[in-house]
Order: sequence, then structure tokens, then C-alpha cells
Amino acid sequence: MKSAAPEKPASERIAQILETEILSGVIEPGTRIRQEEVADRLGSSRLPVREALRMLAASGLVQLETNRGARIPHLDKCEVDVLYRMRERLEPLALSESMPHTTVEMFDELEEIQSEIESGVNVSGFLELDRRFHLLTYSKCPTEDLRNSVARLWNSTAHYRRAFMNEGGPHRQWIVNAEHRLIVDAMQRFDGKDGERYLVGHIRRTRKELAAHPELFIEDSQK
Amino acid sequence: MKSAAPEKPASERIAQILETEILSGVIEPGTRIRQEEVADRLGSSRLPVREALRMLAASGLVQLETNRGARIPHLDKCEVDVLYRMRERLEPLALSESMPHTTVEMFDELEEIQSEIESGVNVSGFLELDRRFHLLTYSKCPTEDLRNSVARLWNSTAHYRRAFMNEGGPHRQWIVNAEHRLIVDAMQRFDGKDGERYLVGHIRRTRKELAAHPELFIEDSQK
DNA sequence: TAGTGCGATAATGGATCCAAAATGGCGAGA
DNA sequence: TCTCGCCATTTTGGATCCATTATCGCACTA
Repeated sequence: MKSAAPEKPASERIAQILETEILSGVIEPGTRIRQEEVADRLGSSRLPVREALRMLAASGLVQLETNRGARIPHLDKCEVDVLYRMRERLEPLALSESMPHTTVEMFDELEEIQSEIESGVNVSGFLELDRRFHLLTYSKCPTEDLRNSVARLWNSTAHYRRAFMNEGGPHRQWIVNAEHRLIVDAMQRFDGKDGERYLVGHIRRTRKELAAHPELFIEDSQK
Repeated sequence: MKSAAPEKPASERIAQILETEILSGVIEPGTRIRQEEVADRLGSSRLPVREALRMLAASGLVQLETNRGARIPHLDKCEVDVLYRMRERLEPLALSESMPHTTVEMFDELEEIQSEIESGVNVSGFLELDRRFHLLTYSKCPTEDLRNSVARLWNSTAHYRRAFMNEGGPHRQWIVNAEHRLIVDAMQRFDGKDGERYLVGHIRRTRKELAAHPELFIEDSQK
């Protein structure tokens, strides 16, 4: 019997810290991540940092170029649009796959998250809770690849949601709340069709809002 | 001016070799991959092997467990079914995104591949050419994430296609040929709707064929 | 004889050191 | 003064060595 710590692997710990920093916007797109800087900032060798960067690359959070290090990718308007179209196709599938395995504890946690959102939060708080809400609705999907794919799409587009919300999006937050309620309701009724419909509408609306704000992206003429 | 070799990075070389071995079936699902074995088989240290395994994990070819190494995942019937449903949703998007950027050289290469398939090949040859055909039709899709996602789905399911073809699937090869021709035709007419329709039908038929052969999978009662 | 617990062995995770490639600055020449 | 090219510095890729953890066999006990 070992009551001691479960001895977390160290490269995962670094990956988790970097993920938080990237998703929270502390590290912005275009920034180059230097292995040595991260290494002695988090008190380890460069080797676990390299492994962590590989994990983050698999999660869609950084981009690796040979001999040129890792940097957070700049996406143009078209790429974000396609990533949202991928979400429109994959997340309904994840939802319907997750739906048969829902538990009452999951609905309690969803309710808790949603209440916290509606109690009024700032932009960072909303983005974090919104992410937790949706990924939780997919969490019972038995196919790990599908869950990972969905999470990767959320990661890749996180910065642009943040930029949009910071510019003037938060006034539409009440729409999001209504849509969240509709999704939970459909899940509780085990109504896959309704769930898919509300979810697709939810994602599509955000996609179109982003497309209507080209100032959030860098110039598309990089060809 | 450097006429010398472009100096390929070494971990990529290892990843490529392992990918070939896995896709060709030399290494079967469930097999544990030992870092040291690969290292001195390919003449390098264990470190590039570790990085290569990370890449393969991102490509969906291996599964990494902390302190327990890398092994090729065993998928059950339900997981493969969901992976095929993901393909049905993502690949039509990849095709329509690729369609506006097609070139005459691409159609020449497609024709070359298809001719080789129709000239009669064995199972391994067919699987390799079929893979090249479809991934080539998506190759002009500008969104790298979408191309990678599609490739990952192909990788994860490759072994089960092989098992199916080896058991008695090849007699339906003429259907595949007809479907390939229909897809190329739709692409040349720039008919996105037709392309999506033929492609979805193509994938769905294979999914149902696999579902009708439960003997290809290990027992699903692993819960 | 079967089951459990301990110990030897082998494999993975991590640290340090070295080599190769890219980045940036400086100077020479037009 | 502007441009091109060379060299120093920085940064990443790779090799070797050490620590930690899992795996497997064997002995001991009930």
C-alpha cells in the first residue's frame, strides 16, 4: 500500500502548465517557445520540455518546425472557418455518442458550471467555463480519438474566441446561456436529433460571428 | 548553392520507417514497441525513437502509456464504427475544400494510381494505392489540421481494412474502382455535391461491411 | 499444491554533455 | 549609404549515462 504521491510523470506536468498558459492567453500566437527558457523556468531539463512540446503539437496548441523550434500558430480567417466547419460535423457525433452514457453526476456538474456562468463572470472566466461545459457533454463518448479530435479543435481556435469576446462579443452571452440550456435539456430527454440541431446552430452562429470580424485575423495574403 | 543532401532530420526518418512497418502489417496490433530494440535496429540512440513514437502517437498509429511504453492499439468493433462515422463527416469536407485548388498534374497522378489498381494488384498493393488515391484527392485542402485529421483516421483503421480484405473482401474490388471513377469525375466537374455523395456512400459501404464481420475484432467485453 | 510476497532484471523517464543548424550582427565593398 | 557575405552566438537535435518503475520468476507459507 503506497499512500505516497502517485508520482506524476514530469513531462505531462510541463505540458499541462504550458497548455494553461497558452489557453489563457499568457503566451500569444506567433510567439516562439524556447526550450531552455521553459526548462529552467519550470525547474527541469530540456528533455521533458521537448516531449511536452510534442504532446502540445498533437493537441494542436503549438506548431513544430525542424531546427526552428516551436511556436504558437497564426491562423488566417479561412483556416478558422474550416476548423469551425469541422466542429459542426464532429461535435454532434461526439454528443450523440456520449448521450447514451450520461450519468446524474454529469448533469449535476453541468448545472453547476452553467449556474456559475449565469451568475456573471468576466471574459476569461466565461471562456474557461464554456470550454468545460462543452467538453463535459462529450466526456462520456467511449471513443477516445473522437474526444481528442474535438478537444484539439477547441484548442486551435481558443485564441480567436478570446479575441472576439474581448472586442465586443460578451453582450451576446445570454444567447449562449439559452443554447446551453437547450442542449442540456435535449440530453436529458435523450433526444439526439434535438441535441444535434441546437449544437450545430450554436457552433454555426459563432463561426459566422467570427467571419464577420476580419480584424481579428492577420492578413490572409500569405501566399 | 548546396547540391548536397537536404539533411533529413533523423527522428522523422525513424517515424517514417515505423509508420511503413505498421501500416504494412509487419507490426501487428497489441505488439509492444521497445525503444532500445528499434534504436539499434535503425542505428541511433533511444532519444530519436522516443520522439518518433510521439509523432506516431499524434498520427494515431501507436498508443503511449506512462512507464509502460508504446503499443499498437487494439480497437473494438464500436470504436472502428465511430472512426468510420468520423470519416463520413470529415472527408467530404476535405474533398470540397480541396476541390477548388485541384491541378491537372493531380488528375494525371490520380489516373495513374487508378490505372494501376485496375491493372490488378494484390491486397497489400491495393491498400497502399487506395490510401494514396484518397489522400491525394484531399491533398489540396489548405487547412493542414483537416488533412492531418483525415490521415489519422486512415491510420487508425488501416489494420482492419487489411484484415477484411484478407478474409474475403477483394472480390468487391470492382465496386471500389467504380466509386473512384465517380469521385474523380465529380472533381473534374467541380461538383461538390456529387463528390460528397459518392464519397459518403463509399465510406458508409465499407463501414457496414466491416460491421458485418465481427470476427475481425477482439472481444468487445473489455469493460 | 496453490497463492502470495519478495527480489532480480529489463525497460522507460530524466539529466548532462556534445554536434549541427539557424539567427543576428558586423564589416567590407560597390 | 546601401547591400552582400562572413563569422559569432544562440538554439535545437542527438548520444550517453543515471534513476525510477514495471515485469517476471522463484521461494516460502498456509
